[in-house]
Amino acid sequence: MAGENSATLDEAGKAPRTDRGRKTRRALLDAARQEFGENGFHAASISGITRRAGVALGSFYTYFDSKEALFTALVRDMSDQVRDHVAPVLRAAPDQLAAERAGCAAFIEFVRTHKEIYRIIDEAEFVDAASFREHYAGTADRIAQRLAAAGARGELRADDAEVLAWALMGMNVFLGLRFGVWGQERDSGAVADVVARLLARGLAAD
Amino acid sequence: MAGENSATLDEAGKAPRTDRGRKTRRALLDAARQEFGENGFHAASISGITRRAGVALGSFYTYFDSKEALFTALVRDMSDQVRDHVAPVLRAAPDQLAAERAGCAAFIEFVRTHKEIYRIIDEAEFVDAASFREHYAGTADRIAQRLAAAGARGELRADDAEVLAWALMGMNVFLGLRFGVWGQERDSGAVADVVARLLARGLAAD
DNA sequence: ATGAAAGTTGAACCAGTTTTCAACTTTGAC
DNA sequence: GTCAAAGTTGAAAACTGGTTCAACTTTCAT
Repeated sequence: MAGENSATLDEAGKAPRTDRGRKTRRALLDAARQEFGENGFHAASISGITRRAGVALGSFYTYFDSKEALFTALVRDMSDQVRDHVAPVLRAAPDQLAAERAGCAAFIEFVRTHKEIYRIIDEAEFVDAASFREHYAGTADRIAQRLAAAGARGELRADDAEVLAWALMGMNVFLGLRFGVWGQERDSGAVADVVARLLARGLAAD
Repeated sequence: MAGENSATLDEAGKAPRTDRGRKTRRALLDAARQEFGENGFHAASISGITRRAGVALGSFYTYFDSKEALFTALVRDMSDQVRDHVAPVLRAAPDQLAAERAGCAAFIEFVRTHKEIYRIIDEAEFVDAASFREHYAGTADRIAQRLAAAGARGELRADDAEVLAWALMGMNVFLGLRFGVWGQERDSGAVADVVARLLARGLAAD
């Protein structure tokens, strides 16, 4: 399940055939994550990436068809990573509200240790719209799924799961940006608690 | 209040001095809105913008120092427009929950008639980080302000206004993207109703 | 040990930009 | 009506960075 991109790689006919090749490809991906994260897609340069990776410029094209292709691979990689980081936390929660709370906190934590994620996934909106869509549509789907299931169990009010999924996802993304990337002055658990109260009771005075 | 960029313009020493000049500048801004909206910042070209505006390439530099400077002006312009479009709707609402519901619907409507807004404001994260920050921090501030005021009036539960503001803003932005830009299959009022129920009662089963 | 496949190298090529500039036209104050 | 300031023009300079390629080195199955 985790990190299944091999299919797409093979198609490109650029998959490494030896250990040495796999190492070089990995080095390029890691360098790209840094370079794109620091400079954004356009300001990042392939020569910067190869320099960082310690390989020659031309070697880049042994593994990727273009700068865009590399970026696409990276978006997929990051998308998988967030999913795999949050999923077990969701599963471990005793009920759905607790799951949403824990998911929010885990996401903020993830963002704090992977600040590049916004520069990579969000920039995909402009560089590679299909990957961007795939990431967010996929994430929303999973959220909607679990909301609907909890609704069917009678644990949550049955309401429009798709709309709610996009709402929850938007909340998390913006809270991650503000309290994960821009500032760390708050405890991620405390932020998630505010969200949990909103989800439990709404905003209205009692 | 609406559209006060003159200060920044004057600083650049590029403000038009005649009617003719003001018209040309306006034409460039409008053309840029289309061009950036369709192609994104990097794919858009200055020659494309001047062609669209019906002026010579060189004239561009009479009004803007660079492609970036034009983009910054545009972000400010769009940011002001959303604010000015949603503000009266918020004021007209009888109570805070109604205001949030109406604000959500109005935002989705705005997005539907100005799809370029995401390509412009969101791309600022990568092109002009300061403008991006200013837009979202400013918006969140206004939301936090009204939540805090409603809390003080006893109309809403008093909780962390800043965190809630970012949560609400994130919801609206993502709902606008999904149901304003990507698809219009739902009524904006119906989407806002789901949000309103969430804000009124939360997600828990009764 | 050998040779074919895999991988590496970086200079050079190239297409596309942004930006400059000096000659020219229009405007508007006096 | 005059003239200085404002505005316009588009060709060309200056730059930028992605991509190609042919020579070279390493790997590994036989």
